[in-house]
Amino acid sequence: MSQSASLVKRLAGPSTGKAGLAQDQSEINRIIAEASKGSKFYDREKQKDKELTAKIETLLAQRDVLLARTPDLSRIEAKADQILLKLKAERDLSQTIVHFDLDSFFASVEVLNDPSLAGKAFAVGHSVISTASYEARKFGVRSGMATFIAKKLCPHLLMVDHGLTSYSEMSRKVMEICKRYDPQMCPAGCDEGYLNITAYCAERNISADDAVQHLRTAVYEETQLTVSAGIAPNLMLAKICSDKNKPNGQYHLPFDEDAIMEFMCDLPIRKIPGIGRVSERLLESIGIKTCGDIYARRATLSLMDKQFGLVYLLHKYLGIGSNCVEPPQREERKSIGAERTFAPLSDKEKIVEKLHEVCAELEADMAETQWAGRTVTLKYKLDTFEVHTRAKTCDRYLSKQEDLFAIGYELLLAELPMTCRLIGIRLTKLKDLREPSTGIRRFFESASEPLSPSKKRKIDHSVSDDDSDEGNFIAKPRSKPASSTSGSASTHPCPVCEKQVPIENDAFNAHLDSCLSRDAISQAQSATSTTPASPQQGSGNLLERWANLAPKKKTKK
DNA sequence: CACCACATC
DNA sequence: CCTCGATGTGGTG
Repeated sequence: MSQSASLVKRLAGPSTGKAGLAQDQSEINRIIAEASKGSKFYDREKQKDKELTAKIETLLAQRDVLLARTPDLSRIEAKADQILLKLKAERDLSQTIVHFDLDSFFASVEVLNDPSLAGKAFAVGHSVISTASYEARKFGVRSGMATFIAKKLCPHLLMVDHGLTSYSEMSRKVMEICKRYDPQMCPAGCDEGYLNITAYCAERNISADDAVQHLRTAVYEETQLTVSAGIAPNLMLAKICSDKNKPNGQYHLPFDEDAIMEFMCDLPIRKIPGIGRVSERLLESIGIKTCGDIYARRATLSLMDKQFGLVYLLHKYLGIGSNCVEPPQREERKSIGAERTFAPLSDKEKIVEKLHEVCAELEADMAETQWAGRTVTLKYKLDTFEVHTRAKTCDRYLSKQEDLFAIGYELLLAELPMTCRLIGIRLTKLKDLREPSTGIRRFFESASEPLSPSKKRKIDHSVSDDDSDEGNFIAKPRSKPASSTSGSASTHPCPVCEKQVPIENDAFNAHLDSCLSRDAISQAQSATSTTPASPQQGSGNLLERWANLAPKKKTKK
């Protein structure tokens, strides 16, 4: 049974769709599958693939039933068309949005630190690759890939540890430069962000292309880093566009409905932020591979709105999305956690010790960020790579290591014996110790902010008033960034995690070190360990989810 | 509320 | 040490 094509693809990793390496992608996939075989990781992936395949069968069976009982498809399509008309009416081409993205950020910084790396196939990371140089990418090496697999693809691959270098410093510099083009700049991780350059261009009477070219030149001259950028009427499109001419290039999507429709038409749905591997397969199962297929299959999607989210997808098909760029607002953190991966352990004492470490880490983090929480969630990953979570909610807010450990231990005991490779503790239902009175604080916040003057539109995926029968809805978009301001007078946002950190040098530097030390495995981002911070993505942007959504709407009438 | 799946950098 | 870590959203029961 040959491992299904889907499994091979899954093993190839999440960031496979990149252009550039095309040709021997199948050979690369073969090597990856070959190297993975027999490992527990592989077994787990195989199982997940199987589960998904089963889910798809169910889905198709449902679809068939629905189609069979729906004699008049044209009527369903007409309804979808009506929604499309309504959505088109909300298209807003008035704002010029830019998404900028540093090219292989970590790797580029490493080259600056060690010029001898220039032109070589190397990757930043430990057991997992954070970022691969473009030379390494030619061999199929990608971020998120296990190092031993990468070595199979590229035997002479050089591994560079990240850490000593200051990614945050470079990130901060770049962000500062970008802010010149839009003070409301919204960072989305340490190597990318969004800008609304409408005003910038208008005031100087220059084209968006020139402004972005100017920005990219400034970044290069001041940091020696190259950036790619996308220019489009909304965040979603801008993000997709920044990838178009990726290393060191920019792409400007014409601000014209027809051009946008043409652009979307053949765009693989996987390119849409929010559509990952699983969603891609589910959609593919009903014949949707490109955004244009969304239209072709609108009847099916309409019938299976709950499973797919019709309106959400129609927005994508139309290339419509939020065009609102705002800096991260108040801290709206939902959870704080810490976790650690280690060689599989079966010994209770050893596992408990790990739990202890993680609790200590979390306590330090919470103290630093001034949070407390009521729900403790224990997370563990078995040596089979299966992940489980167990949670318990308390009456009072916790933040002390002893308390965290006590609850975590209780939750853990119920699971033993087991052999695990990761233990994590997370707190949710948070309370901000810094701002005791949320109500008051929000009051001041809103009072001091001029209610956004130029309000751009944040797309609401729900079809507003719907008319007819069951309205279909999609998940709601949300946008909220996080973190950031709020600090007391003597704090400053950390350039990496954006958390407020006491400004005194020692504390600030210590925080930076800890913040950078962990880092990133994946690409860059995140704040790390102990410090949490900005949810990047999830935040400021669009990320809407469609998975299953849909509340049923109602309201009507 | 507990748990899970998915997504992103 | 060995296929990450941190965080968010939303669905399900």
